[in-house]
Amino acid sequence: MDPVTPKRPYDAYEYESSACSIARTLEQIGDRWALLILRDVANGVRRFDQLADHLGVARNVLSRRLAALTEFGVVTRVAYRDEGSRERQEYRLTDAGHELIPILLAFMGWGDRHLAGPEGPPAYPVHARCGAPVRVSITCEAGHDLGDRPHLHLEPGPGSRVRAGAPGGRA
Amino acid sequence: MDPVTPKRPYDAYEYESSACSIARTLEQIGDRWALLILRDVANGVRRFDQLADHLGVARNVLSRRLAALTEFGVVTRVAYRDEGSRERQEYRLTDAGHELIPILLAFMGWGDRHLAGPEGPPAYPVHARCGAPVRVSITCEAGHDLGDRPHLHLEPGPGSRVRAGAPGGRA
DNA sequence: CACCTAAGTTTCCTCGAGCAACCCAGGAGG
DNA sequence: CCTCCTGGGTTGCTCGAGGAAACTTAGGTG
Repeated sequence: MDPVTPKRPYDAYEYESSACSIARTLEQIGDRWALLILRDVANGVRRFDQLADHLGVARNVLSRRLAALTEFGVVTRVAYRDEGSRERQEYRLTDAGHELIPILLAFMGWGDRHLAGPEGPPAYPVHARCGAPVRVSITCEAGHDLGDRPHLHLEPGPGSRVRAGAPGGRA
Repeated sequence: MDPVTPKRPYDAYEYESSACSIARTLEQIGDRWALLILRDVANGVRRFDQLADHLGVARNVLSRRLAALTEFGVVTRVAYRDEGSRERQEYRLTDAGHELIPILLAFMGWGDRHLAGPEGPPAYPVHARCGAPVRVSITCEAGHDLGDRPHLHLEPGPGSRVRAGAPGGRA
């Protein structure tokens, strides 16, 4: 970098967007429809027409998104056959897709707390096995629950490309 | 539901998109840049030019998003003054914005597990107080940890508008 | 007094999302 | 056999969001 003009006046750790797991994940499922599609698929809405109908999304957009989600390995096409019909495909979450559920729950939790009307949240998730309500929590390995507004630091990991002058950076 | 033409062959609960906390939250922070802006603001990148530079986002888009995020109450403008400069504004998370951090962590966790290169994750979050690594967990009120691929059901909440054959079908 | 900088705002252009209308494969059914 | 129907898409058009860069504003500095 040019030593004369320090274009980056702040000395925080600076992770490249491309080297950020949030940015990478958003590239795959960060568009307007992907998470809603995944919500529906997770919720048992698995067929093309059902999804198009329920989401109100244009069919070509849905088609593209499903193809992309399939390519990324978060959903997969499964053949089914209704009696008296030919074989068709439906969409299901893969294991990797199932691991996106915490993201959906985090969104749902925030919306429930900040955007629900006076009647309360529109739905709440429960543990499939025991039926008890479920929530997202942030915990550290020392066993602390960090609550709803966790205070964190970000440490550079092995895959980081830090570009800062001082190791230690901002506090 | 019309008995002759069951247009909706699946009998899962069907929540209106508009009555879904995920959809509502996505309307506020679900665009391509909002979460990355929030990530940076949470990480100490608070000034307009820093954000524009770091994110590589067009300045007009950044301006609009920051205005929207401010209006939604997840960030707030705070005056600051560098010596020898006039007073300027920077952006910080509000309490509601702070509560979005679990969403960011959920994204980060998934990206770390599924999109990190061979070197490993680019960064990892630690508890600001004790320094121990932090993770998102899904737990139910009965005390079970549901793990990375939680199995859930969705129960209609007080604010739901269920549209099934049951009472109060959708309008 | 000319120039610098942070923080936007305006202008113009491009590109992709959204929509609607069309296509296609294969049973049903007459 | 020929036609219809239905799920699952693909094709062409439009308009608004995103991007690049120039312009603006307001105070500080040599």
